[in-house]
Amino acid sequence: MNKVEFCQEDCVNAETVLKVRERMAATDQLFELADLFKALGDSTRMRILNALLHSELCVCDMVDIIGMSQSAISHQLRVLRSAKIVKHRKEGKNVFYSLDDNHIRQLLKDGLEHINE
Amino acid sequence: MNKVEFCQEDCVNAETVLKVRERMAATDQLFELADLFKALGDSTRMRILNALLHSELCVCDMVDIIGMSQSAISHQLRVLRSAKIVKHRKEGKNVFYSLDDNHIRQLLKDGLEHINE
DNA sequence: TTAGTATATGAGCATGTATTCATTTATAGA
DNA sequence: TCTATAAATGAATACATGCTCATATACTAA
Repeated sequence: MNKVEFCQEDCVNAETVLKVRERMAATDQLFELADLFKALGDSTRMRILNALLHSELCVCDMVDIIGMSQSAISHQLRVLRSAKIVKHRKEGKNVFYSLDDNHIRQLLKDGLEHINE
Repeated sequence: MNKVEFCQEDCVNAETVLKVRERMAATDQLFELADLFKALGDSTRMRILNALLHSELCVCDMVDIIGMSQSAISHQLRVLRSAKIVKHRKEGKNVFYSLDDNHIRQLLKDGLEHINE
């Protein structure tokens, strides 16, 4: 579990480890980053985002496009909202969703580039 | 669950829905993309990746840096490997890991930009 | 070959998550 | 005000995931 069991002196590269330790981002920021990717890491949410890439949509539109229950879509939209991946505006009975900012577009684009190579 | 229960004609914007449907990416590609983000969406793996951002590292180094069991690290490295996020090379008894390509760096960078605004 | 070390892996368990179902809230129109 | 509709939400459940523990594998050196 630690150095007593594993990673004797001859294994760990002390110098490299020290250097990396110094340069590591703040832990809470890494947790936040993981949470962002976690919110992107579900196929239903990914399909929702892919739809929103092309147009602002109300919940009903998404139910139609994705082909899942209104409840399921709403639950997933809540995840996307609390991760600040989408924003929403109300118009009468409808709620329209759209991507929060261009970083999201960029993330999806980079992701696609990665898997297509 | 579907149009019978929700989303009457006066709700769904048929034209928009049609347009979005046409432009949607292939479903299997969206599943792949979700899997990529899922692999990035864990704080242990994120800390591993953040460490690898600065240097190639062997498993022992990571155990030391992250402060988790060798088994836990190995299990997470397997996830990162099968998502093609990291690559590895063997050198004697050690296995050295590094980021697979620059898209990964870009993804982490974009993610950080998004949460820091 | 034997012992020791670095890494990987399978089983088990506890926790997290996605969906469904039932219900509630907010809004619009009659 | 009453009814209908769009969306949100809580509870329940089935499934996925991360960790630990024990063990296996791969390699090195004696």
